[in-house]
Amino acid sequence: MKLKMEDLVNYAKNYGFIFQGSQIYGGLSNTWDYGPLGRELKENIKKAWWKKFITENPYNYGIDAAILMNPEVWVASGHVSSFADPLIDCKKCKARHRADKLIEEFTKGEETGDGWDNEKLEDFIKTHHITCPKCGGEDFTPIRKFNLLFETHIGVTEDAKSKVYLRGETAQGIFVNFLNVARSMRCKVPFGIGQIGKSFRNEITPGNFIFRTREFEQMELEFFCKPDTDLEWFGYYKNYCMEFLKDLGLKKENLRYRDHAKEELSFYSKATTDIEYLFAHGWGELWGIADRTDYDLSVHMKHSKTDLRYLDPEDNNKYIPYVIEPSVGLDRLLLAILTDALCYEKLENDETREVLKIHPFLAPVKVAVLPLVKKFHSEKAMDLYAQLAKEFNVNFDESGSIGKRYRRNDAIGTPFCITVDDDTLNFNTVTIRHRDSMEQEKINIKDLNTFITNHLKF
RNA sequence: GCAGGUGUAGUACAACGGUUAGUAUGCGACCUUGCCAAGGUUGAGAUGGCGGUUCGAUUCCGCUCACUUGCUCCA
Repeated sequence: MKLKMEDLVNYAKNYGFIFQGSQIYGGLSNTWDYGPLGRELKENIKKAWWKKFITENPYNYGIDAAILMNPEVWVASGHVSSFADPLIDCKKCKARHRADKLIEEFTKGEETGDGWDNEKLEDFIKTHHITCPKCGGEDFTPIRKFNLLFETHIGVTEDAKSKVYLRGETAQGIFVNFLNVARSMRCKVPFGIGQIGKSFRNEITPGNFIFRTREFEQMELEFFCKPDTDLEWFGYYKNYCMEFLKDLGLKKENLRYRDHAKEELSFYSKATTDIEYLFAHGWGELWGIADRTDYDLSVHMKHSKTDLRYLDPEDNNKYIPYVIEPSVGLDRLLLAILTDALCYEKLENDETREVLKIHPFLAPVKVAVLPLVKKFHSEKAMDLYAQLAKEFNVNFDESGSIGKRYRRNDAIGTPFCITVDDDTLNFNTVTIRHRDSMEQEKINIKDLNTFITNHLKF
């Protein structure tokens, strides 16, 4: 059975993963809040990424840069001009087009409209009688620019001088700290700088639950290498990212690579490959791996008038390193993980079991402590809860039948359920029940922490 | 932003221009049971918001908010 997005939204809401933002005020378009389990899951995904890309990797360092940056950063990076797409609407059929794309199509690529101002774009469309590709109409609205960067103001008075942007990507916080990190950590190329953090974009069309939102969290690595080695590292990270996704437990049939065609490459990129995932709404980009060349460091070097070249100690050559950027949306990854793990399993007695078959490392709750009979075993179970809660996120549940409590924990992906029964009181053993196989085994309480720890490894 | 569709308990569905808006499931309490969503008693819980028509609106109309499907954009 194919999982529908609707089911996923309900599931996420019911079990406390994700709620609609500002709900009691009627909501706010495309904002989502993470509930208790959602926060845990998100945190665990971050931990996994950080481990794989920063701590475990001998080349890479982590930072945490500010969301507010000097506006010049965004001028230099090209976001202020390039993210302001010149959009026009056909008055007849209401279709929206990009003015520069219309010109490019009309002239079959001879004119791209690059760098033209609005007036020139409009003039060209008018004088060449370019028609709406959808309905053939010739009557367009004036060009309106959509700046994808959010603006805000520093200081209590709103004036143009204090205008700043919320960052549109975490990458720039890394580029502007390139020298700081390289010097303080005594980095030798190749090396990478990664960070996890919120970014903001005024997307024209957000949607598909948390797939595309205006406020989102990125996990980005900028990997600096020698100019002629970029393709090698590009390939390396393509594999590295895919491997990571499979380690997280995503099914390989739901993952694929997609190379960007030359026409769709971003202004900064020489090559880009997406890792796509088969979401409930169809294939969608999960991870973008881009060869950003020396674009970013070059423009920052020029705009900031700071020498960002690297002095290679081997041959005393100075050069601007090339950058490979694997960038993944955390919210998207979380959505992929939920989509992949949530299943409805047919049991022998013809009932269905709702199970979140998630990697134990990611599971929001690691273990549930369940007294078999409330009035006999609750006290002992509370002691056990206290013991385990020092190390793990533990769920204590004494309401309903034991089977029901197993199912509740299956639904949120708890890998282990521990039942306290008479044997616990007499022999200090508990029954440990596995989520996926539903099998049980007896284990002594003193071995419990080690047992669980061993099964949570990533 | 444009064009369509949809808004009833946590969830899934019902009903109606007119008494107290039903049902299932979920949730809480109690009783009973004791290893895979058992049973009983009982409790709480909804017409997205604002306005209009009307004696009376959850139902009809307008606006708005949200969700959703397409289009342009993107991690």
